[in-house]
Amino acid sequence: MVTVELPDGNKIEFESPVSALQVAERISPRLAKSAIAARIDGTVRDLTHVLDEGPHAVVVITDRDEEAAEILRHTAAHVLAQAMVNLFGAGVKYTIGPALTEDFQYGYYYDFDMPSPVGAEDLPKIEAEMRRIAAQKLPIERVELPVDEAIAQMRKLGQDYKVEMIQDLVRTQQVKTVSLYRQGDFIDMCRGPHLPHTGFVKAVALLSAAGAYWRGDERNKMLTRVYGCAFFDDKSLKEHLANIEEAKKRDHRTLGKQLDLFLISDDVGPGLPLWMPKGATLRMQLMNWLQGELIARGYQIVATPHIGRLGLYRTSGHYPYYKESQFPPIEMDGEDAYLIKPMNCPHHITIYKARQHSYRDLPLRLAEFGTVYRFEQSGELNGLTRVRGFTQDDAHIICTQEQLESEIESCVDLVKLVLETLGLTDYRVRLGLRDPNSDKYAGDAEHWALAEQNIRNVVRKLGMSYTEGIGDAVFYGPKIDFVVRDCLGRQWQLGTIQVDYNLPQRFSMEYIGEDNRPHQPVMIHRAPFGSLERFIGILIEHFGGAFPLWLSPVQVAVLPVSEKVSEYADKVYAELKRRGIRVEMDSSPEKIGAKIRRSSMDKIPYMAIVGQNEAAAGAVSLRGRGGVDHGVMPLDAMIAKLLDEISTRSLGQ
RNA sequence: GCCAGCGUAGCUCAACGGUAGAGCACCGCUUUUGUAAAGCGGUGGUUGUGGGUUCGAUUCCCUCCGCUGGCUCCA
Repeated sequence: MVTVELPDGNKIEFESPVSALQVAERISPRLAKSAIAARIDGTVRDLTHVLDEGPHAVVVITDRDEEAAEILRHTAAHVLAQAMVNLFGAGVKYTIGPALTEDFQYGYYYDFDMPSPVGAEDLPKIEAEMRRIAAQKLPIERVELPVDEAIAQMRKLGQDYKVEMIQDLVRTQQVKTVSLYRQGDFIDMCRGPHLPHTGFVKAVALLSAAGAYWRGDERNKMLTRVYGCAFFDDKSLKEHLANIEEAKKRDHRTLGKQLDLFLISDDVGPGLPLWMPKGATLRMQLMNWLQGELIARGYQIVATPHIGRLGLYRTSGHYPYYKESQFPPIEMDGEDAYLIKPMNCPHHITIYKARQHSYRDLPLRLAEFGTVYRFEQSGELNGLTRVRGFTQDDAHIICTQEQLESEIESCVDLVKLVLETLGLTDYRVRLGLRDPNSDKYAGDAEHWALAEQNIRNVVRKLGMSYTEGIGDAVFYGPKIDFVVRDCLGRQWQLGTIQVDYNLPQRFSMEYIGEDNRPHQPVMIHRAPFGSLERFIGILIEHFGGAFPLWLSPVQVAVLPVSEKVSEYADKVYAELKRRGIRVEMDSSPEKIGAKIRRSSMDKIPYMAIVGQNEAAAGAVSLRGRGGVDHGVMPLDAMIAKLLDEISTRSLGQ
C-alpha cells in the first residue's frame, strides 16, 4: 500500500508502487500534462520516479514552480550536449554541465573537450540544433546502473571524463550505482532530475562560448564552455534577452565614456584609469565625505610614498607571496631595489614603529587614501572593477587583543554606513577563512583560529547574515568582505575588514602594557570602499550614471531660453557658484528643448530654466532629472532646496 | 596567463577583394527660441601595429598590442 499525502493535506492511496506521474494523473489529468517533476519526501525527483510501499509526501512541480527553472536549465544543458555531439561528432567529450542558480545572466553551461574549439559564430547553428532536438520531444529516461556497467557504457561512447567522474564518485563517496539519462541516442551520466521529454526546452538561447579549465585547475586542459539560458516560453526568453541589453546600458565603461568620467588609454597603459574632471569631482566628494567620517571616528590621516624598498615587502611577505602580480622591482646600481607599492600596510607599520607606544595610545588608527599598483593578469582587467593602479581608502588599526572585537565592530558599522548612504543595500557578507589544506598562509594555526573566531563573534553579535568562504582568507589573516554585483551579475568585493596577527609579528610591532612590559598588538586592515576605482565603477552602474545630487559632477545646468536673458542667466550662474553648487551654463544658440535634451543626456540632476518671466521675477523654473517639474521659484528658495538635498546626501528626488 | 570573439572619424556603427560612408559631436552661417533634437554648409581616416598572399587588402593569412566574454588569479 502506497499512501501519498499532498500539500493540501489530502491523502491518496494506491494498491501498488506508482510513479510520480501516476500520482499527478490521479490528482488531475491537466496537472499531469503540465507536471515536470515532483518533490517526494522533500527531494526533487523525475516524474518517472517510483514510490515504494509506505507513506510519502508528494508535491507535483509544474513550470510555474521555483524549482522548475533549475530543472529546465539542467535539461537544456543536456540538450546542448546532444546538439554538440550531433553537429561535431563523437569526438566531442562532454564533462560537466550544471544549471546555474545564482547567475542571472546565463542559466546553464556545459564544458566540452572538443577536437577543435567552437567559436561564437557556431552558436546560432548549435541553437538551431537544440531547437530541432526539442521539437522531437525525445523522452528522457533514467536508468540506474552498477558503476562497472556505467563505466563500460561511457567508455564505449568514448566519454573519458564521465568515466573519470564515476571513478571519483566511487573513490570519494563509495557509490555502488550511478544514474544515466538517455534522450534519443544521447546518454549522459547525471544525478538528475530531468524533464520528462526534450519538448520543454524550446525557448533557448546560447549566449557565449568561452574557455574553462577542467575541474577549474589551470594545470588542466582547457575545455570549451558554452553558456546558455532557457525558459518555458518564448516571451520570457525575449524579456530576459531584453533585460541583458538593458543592463548593458548601465555598464560603467559605457557610461564612463558617455559622461566623461574616466578614461583608460592604451598610451598610459592597460588598467591604469585616468580620472577626467567630472569623474575626479565625484571621486573627491566620496573621499572628502569618508575622510570626515574617519576623523570623527578617531582616525589619524597619514600620507606615504608610492614606492618603498623591496626589503620592506620581503619582511611583510607581500613580495614573495605576490611576486607574479607585481610590477617588477626598480633595480638601482649599488642600492637595494625599490618596489612600487602594492599595499600600504608596510608604510603604515613603519609609521607606527617610529616611536614607542603605550597601551594608552591604542587603538591607533592610521588612514590614507593610498594608491597602489598591482600587475594583474591581462585577462583579468575589466574597466574600473579590475585595474592595475587604484586607490584604497586604507587604514590600519593597531590595538590590543581586548580591543579587537569592538574595533572590528566599528569597522563593520562604517562599511555599512558607506553602503547604505549610497543605497547599495543589495550586498552580501562573506567571511574569508583559511583553507587548512593549503600552504599559502602565514603564521600559526592558533592565531588563525583566534582571528577567525574574532570575526565570527562580531558578525554574529551584529546579527548579520553571512556565508563562509574556505580559502578566501588573505595570507596573513581572515576577513569580512562585502560583495556586490555589477550590471551583468558579476560579483565584486568592495569593503573589506581583515584581522592580522601576522604582520605585527613579522615587523616586531610592540606597545608597552600596563605591566610595563612589551606586548604585540593586533592589526586590522580595513577599507570601506575597498578600491575607489572599483567602488565608483559599481556606483556608476548602481545609479545608471544618474548620481544623487551631492555626488553629481554637475549639479545644476542653467538654461537661458534665449540670449535676451543671458545677463540674468549669468547672474543665476554666478550666485549658484558662489554658494558652492557645481553649476554649468548652456549659452549655446540652441532652442530650450535642445538644451533640456542635452542636460538630460548628461544626467544632470537639476535644470534651472530662465526666460524673461523668471528674469523679471528673480526666479528660476526648476526642472528635475527625468522631467520632474518643480515649478517656478525664487532663486534663493531653489538654492536652499539644493543645499538641503546636498547636505543630507539625499539619494533622490 | 589560457580559450573564444572583436578592433573603421571624438562617439555609435556601415562598406562582394576594386577610389572608405552615415548619424551624433565639433566648426561656420542663418534662426532669438518656453520644458527631451531648428535649418544649411564644412572640418575630420596611413581602417590598432608589423609582415604576408594578390594586379589590387578595411576585407584573406600570420605576428604583436589592446578591448570584450569566460577560466585561473585577486594582498
